[in-house]
Amino acid sequence: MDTLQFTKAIAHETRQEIMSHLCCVWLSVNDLVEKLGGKVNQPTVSHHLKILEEAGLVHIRQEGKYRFYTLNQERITLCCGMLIQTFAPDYQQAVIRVDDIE
Amino acid sequence: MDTLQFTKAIAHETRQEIMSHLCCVWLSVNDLVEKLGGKVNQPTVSHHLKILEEAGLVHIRQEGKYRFYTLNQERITLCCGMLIQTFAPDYQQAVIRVDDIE
DNA sequence: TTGACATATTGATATTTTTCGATATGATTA
DNA sequence: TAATCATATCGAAAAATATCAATATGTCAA
Repeated sequence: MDTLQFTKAIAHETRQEIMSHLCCVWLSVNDLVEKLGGKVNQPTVSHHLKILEEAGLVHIRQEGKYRFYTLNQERITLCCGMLIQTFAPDYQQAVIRVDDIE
Repeated sequence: MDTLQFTKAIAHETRQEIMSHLCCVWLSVNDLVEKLGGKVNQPTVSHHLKILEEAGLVHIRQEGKYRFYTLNQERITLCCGMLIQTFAPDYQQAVIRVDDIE
């Protein structure tokens, strides 16, 4: 788990779009292809999902012939914390689950 | 100031090395070339610095014929916060200056 | 089984990014 | 002013990444 893999994984317009669609939502690959509105085709979406998967940024649930993806928000938060620790050590962050305080 | 420019700016091994060297320290371009130990040459370092500059991630101070660079830690912290807000909204972060609490 | 559908993989091409040598710019000193 | 040094920019080549069409794999239902 390093900052380089994390940043490379998310440093792409289409992947960030995919991530937005997967935020708090489970979607299949074809759902995503549709949401992206013809911008890219199915193999390309699969390719991007794989990169996100390898970086640990998505949860995956297989259901029949479908694979559902959703964002791993905890991991994203951790990686961002790591970035701050590495490149902004004079700042300190506390990451708090909203659930824990409300 | 968007998440895409930020992530693209930092998603490169050499640039992350440069950022590490510039963390809490002011260095000239040639200082950096040396610190990188022959990995890349001066025009390449200048190129990477420009990308960091365009993303607002460095402070620059001209001193005679030298240009000194250092990391803009506050900006980095803000961008990471933006990432969390965008891609991990179920987590909430508080970013606190160490100076303010010690 | 077979057929149909969802997703992954492959291999080739296209695009983007990085890198370097050469050179330009800008500042300082002789 | 000329010479020197630090850094930036340019243009071409190299490397890395993204994209797509074709096809393989894997799952379900008939």
